[in-house]
Amino acid sequence: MPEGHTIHRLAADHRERFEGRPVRASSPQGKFSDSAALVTGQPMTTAEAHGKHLFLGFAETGWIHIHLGLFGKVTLGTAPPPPPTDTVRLRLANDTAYMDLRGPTTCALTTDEEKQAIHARLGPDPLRPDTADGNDPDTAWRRVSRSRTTIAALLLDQKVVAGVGNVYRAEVLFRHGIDPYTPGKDLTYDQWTAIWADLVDLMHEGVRLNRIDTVRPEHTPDAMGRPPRVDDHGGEVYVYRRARQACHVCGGEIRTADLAARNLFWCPGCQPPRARR
DNA sequence: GCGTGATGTTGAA
DNA sequence: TCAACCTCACGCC
Repeated sequence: MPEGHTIHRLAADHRERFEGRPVRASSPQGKFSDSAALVTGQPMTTAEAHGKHLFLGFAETGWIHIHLGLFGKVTLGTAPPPPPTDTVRLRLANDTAYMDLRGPTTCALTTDEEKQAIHARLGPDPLRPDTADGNDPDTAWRRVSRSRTTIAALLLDQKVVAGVGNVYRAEVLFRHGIDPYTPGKDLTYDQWTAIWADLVDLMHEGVRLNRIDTVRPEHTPDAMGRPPRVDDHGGEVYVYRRARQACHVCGGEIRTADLAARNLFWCPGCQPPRARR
């Protein structure tokens, strides 16, 4: 589930349900019990996302810092909550809503200084509006344009861009016809700013729909005269997890490879080596 | 029931 | 480069 769009959506969902209202916190699984006791009774002051990090604000105890990792999941629902299962790390509840957090990489009380340090080591986030603070494509370009690392690896590096995950990486490179193995320094500035602008659009759409859709209208099943895709992870995509299937655009075979322990997907026909535009 | 893999990150070697 | 961490859904028996 979790790329940046999921986390920003969760921040908005938490503001809507919990902001300004006293919350009851508990940790049925136990690992967050002491902290939950401290948080109980306080109102949530705000909820904020940077990349894949979620911060829930509480005036007295500081922030609850949450990172879902690969497996983490949040369930939101209306009160009353069901009996908690023993994998729930954190449950928040008020009179109208509850949230259950399972399997996170991180769930910890965090000071303002610690939170600042996290912001400082994250790159610009296409979903954050504060361009005045260097949250812009040029900040990322400084790293990308100097790096011999492949653009596929750079896009997953949270110091370069915060919030992009394996799906957005594969899809945005496809949409721009860029070979994933292109070194960052071989990209043109125009290619990079186009990728960034596209990430801003795609990820905002991801927040809105709560899923990843990347296929342009002219390539949808309807427009291409092909049967609708039956998909197990939500959105309509060009290449992600479509290894050995036919490309929606050129009909060629989608390829997959290991890159830095993650699955990479691309279409060699649409993303030829050293593609430049 | 068991084995596998997954939209992620860290820290040791 | 690799293991470790955390959970759950799926395919196959």
